[in-house]
Amino acid sequence: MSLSTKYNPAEVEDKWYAYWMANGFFHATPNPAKEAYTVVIPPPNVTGVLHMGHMLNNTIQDILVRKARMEGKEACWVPGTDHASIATEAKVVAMLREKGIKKTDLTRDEFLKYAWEWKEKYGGIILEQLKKLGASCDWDRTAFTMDPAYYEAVIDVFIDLHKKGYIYRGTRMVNWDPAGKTALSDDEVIHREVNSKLYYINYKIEGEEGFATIATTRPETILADAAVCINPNDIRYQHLKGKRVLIPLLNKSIPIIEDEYVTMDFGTGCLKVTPAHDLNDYELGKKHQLELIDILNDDGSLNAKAILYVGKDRFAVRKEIAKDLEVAGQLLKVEDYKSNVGFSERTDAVIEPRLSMQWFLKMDIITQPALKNVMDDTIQLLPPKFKNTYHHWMANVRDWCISRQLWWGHRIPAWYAPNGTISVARTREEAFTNLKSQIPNLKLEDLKEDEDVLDTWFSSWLWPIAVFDTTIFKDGNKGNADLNYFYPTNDLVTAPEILFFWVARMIISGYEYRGEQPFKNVYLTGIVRDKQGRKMSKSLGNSPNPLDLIANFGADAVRTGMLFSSPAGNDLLYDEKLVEQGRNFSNKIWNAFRLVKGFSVESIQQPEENKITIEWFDSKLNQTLIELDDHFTKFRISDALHTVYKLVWTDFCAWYLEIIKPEFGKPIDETTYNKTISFFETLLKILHPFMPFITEELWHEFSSREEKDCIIVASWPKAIAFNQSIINEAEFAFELVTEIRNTRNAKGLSPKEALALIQKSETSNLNSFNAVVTKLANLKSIEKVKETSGNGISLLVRAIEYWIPLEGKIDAAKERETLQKELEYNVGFRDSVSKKLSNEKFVNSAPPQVIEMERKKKADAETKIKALEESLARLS
RNA sequence: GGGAGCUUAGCUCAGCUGGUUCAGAGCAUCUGCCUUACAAGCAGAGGGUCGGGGGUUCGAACCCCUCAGCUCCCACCA
Repeated sequence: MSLSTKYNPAEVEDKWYAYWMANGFFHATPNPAKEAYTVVIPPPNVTGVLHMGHMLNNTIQDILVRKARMEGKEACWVPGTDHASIATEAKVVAMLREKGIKKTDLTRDEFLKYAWEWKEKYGGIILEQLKKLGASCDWDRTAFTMDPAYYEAVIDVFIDLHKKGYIYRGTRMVNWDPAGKTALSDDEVIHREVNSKLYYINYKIEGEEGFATIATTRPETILADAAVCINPNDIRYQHLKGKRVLIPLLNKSIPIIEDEYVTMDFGTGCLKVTPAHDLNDYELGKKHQLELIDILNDDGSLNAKAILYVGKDRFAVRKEIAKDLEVAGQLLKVEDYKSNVGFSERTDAVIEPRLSMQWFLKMDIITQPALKNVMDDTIQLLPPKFKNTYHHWMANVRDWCISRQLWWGHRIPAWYAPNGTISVARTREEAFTNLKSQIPNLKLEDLKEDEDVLDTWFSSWLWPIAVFDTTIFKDGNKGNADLNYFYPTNDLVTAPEILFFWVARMIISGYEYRGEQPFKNVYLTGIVRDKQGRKMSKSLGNSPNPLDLIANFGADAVRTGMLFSSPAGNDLLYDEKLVEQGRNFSNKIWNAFRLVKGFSVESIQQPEENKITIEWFDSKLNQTLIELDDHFTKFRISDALHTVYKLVWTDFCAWYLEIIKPEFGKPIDETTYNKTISFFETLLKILHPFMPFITEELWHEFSSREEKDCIIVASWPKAIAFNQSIINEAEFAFELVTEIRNTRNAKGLSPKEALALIQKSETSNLNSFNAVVTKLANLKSIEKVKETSGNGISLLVRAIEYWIPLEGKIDAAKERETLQKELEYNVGFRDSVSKKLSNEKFVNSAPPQVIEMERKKKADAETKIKALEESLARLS
């Protein structure tokens, strides 16, 4: 045989991917005769590269899609990328910096030109990488959130929501990222506990001796203080009421105000109030009409309003001011303190609460259907524990800050007249038309366009709709054929990290614009970690390169490797061993193929053992198909793989093939051969969603096929009735075989030496498998005999006793010891069961089948005891 | 500070409504095999008081209470 003993994935994978593409198998079109099955890819960042998380995520999607396709559905998996506003802009800025170009030196248009060039060059690399994995996406539908039509859709949505009164502009305390120089939504801020210091600072009371001592973690902000606040009920500070204090260093006079907001037992009970740099202080400031003193520039440095330290960074000032306060004798003490600090998700800069004018989306009304339909399982989250999390977020959601001070993204369609009047419109001309009636002397060129872009998620929340139809957001459109056929989509597979960012918002927009759920099931994958449980990251260098893995082990191996250990919602601890196991599995399948391919077929009599084995495997296969289906319905993809793995390796290779395999050099009968091929093809089909490449390869190796006769479009096997009793009989026979093999091992008998087997019981359902046992255990005979004599080994399989005569080949003493131990165990077991059965309460309350079971256990134990005693007697 | 989840073999996890899927799987380990499909393999074997304690029940890995330890999500008291 010329075929290599090792399967070589590199030789076949590209070939079949190209073949599938050429035949248009991935492409889906509305087909009323077929049920639609739709998945939209979570669009990766356009400049991203494939990492292990994508591998897991997309493998699962591909499995679902391929299975649906084989089930005869019109399977449509839409790929695409997200423009990823802040992430991409940061990359472009970094790239420009390397070239010595500063973003601030460029105009918006110049910058965008660079950004698009960057996108053309690096954008979509990740999609090419997905092809290596075998992803069967409909590439004709590849979408990008800044495609011209998609862009327009986003603008349409903004205009529409503004018209509906959901979008408004307002001054709010927002999360400011001083590195990205942009506002962020609450969800883009990550809070981490950090070790900081609590500074106790003395404020001199104006016009008299004495101090008010405040505690703060941010001493630099005293320059922006507008008041010091005490709790009116605080007996310690009654003397401060109505007084004023002086800000240290500045010697600026500020009032002491009273508010019950101040916690008396925290810090000193005196709170400095800095309305411009703290959300709570802002609210307090509004209530007491305090001055807003904003001392920070957008990059986090101090501005002229600070008077001191102007131009220096906030963190430098923190150190400096502490020193200066100490010198001035106004720093009472410094304590170590753990506090929660917000960081930017993208730039990791410390977030600055900052007052600014931003655009917001009102969330209270628009979220209602999204909350309801997840709570009542119209949309199902998997695993269901995420329902709670979702509910909490949705019920407490605050208005969404949707403007970002960036250039890469969808520019906010708002136009400002010189007098400050705003018009939201698609174009300058439209805005001009809107405004000129109100403003008599307005000129077109007077209008100033909003400089900001929209939050990335404000475009990707339309994904399941916009990938099919970008015109639906205009008034009166009913949706095109694609949208009406493919929407709502079926399953969404994504990471829990973006449950709120993306999933929740897609649900919101889905109901707003289609009045319907965007998908039925949301499968939330775990995070891929290394085997020590650490998150994979570039800096740790603990993430393998997916493409290297595919090159080394094959895509099928990587896919199965990822799934061997990946229950829904749990993290996956990645270990290269898993991929090796996947590769070994490919190899096993390959070698099973080599065996079958090498059979020489003749029309000879079918051996008895083959006949029954075929019957058995037929039942086993159908039983497994039912189990497999159950796993798939419940999205237990990893369990489904394990089920197929076991069926192929253990049942088919280790048992079935070993039984039907003819002796070396002998031919196989035609009936068995045909049946075997048919079984093998069925196995390939159920393997195909997991291992698309090797299965397609072997599908074509077994027979020459028409061009379009590919396994990717072969029909998924339907389970039919199976015979449970033949499965039970086979299990019994296999157990017996294992016992005999075990005996051989234990006694050091050669596998080549044929043994005689004596069955000591009349009642056995084994008979139909006698030929199978004879072959697998290498027996010369199986006889039914009541009494035996001489030395030998006794075997007990489910209380049925067997005997292997081994005159002169066993160590009687050792054997006796083994039997004695076994006997003691069984006596103990019988006694405990007897005790249970004589317990009246048990007999009265347990269901009959349980009692029956216990009786059988007792009877079996007694049979075993009898057999063991007899064996012992024979030995002496 | 609030909420959710987890703890079962050396490792990763199943165990779906308390009783034949009840103590399981895969990997790893050990023993013996280069047996004509496969050493990336074959044939076997060992290994667990189901985190600790208490309770309910005829019966608990599973239900209740309690303690301990991990993880995640949400939350801007200086």
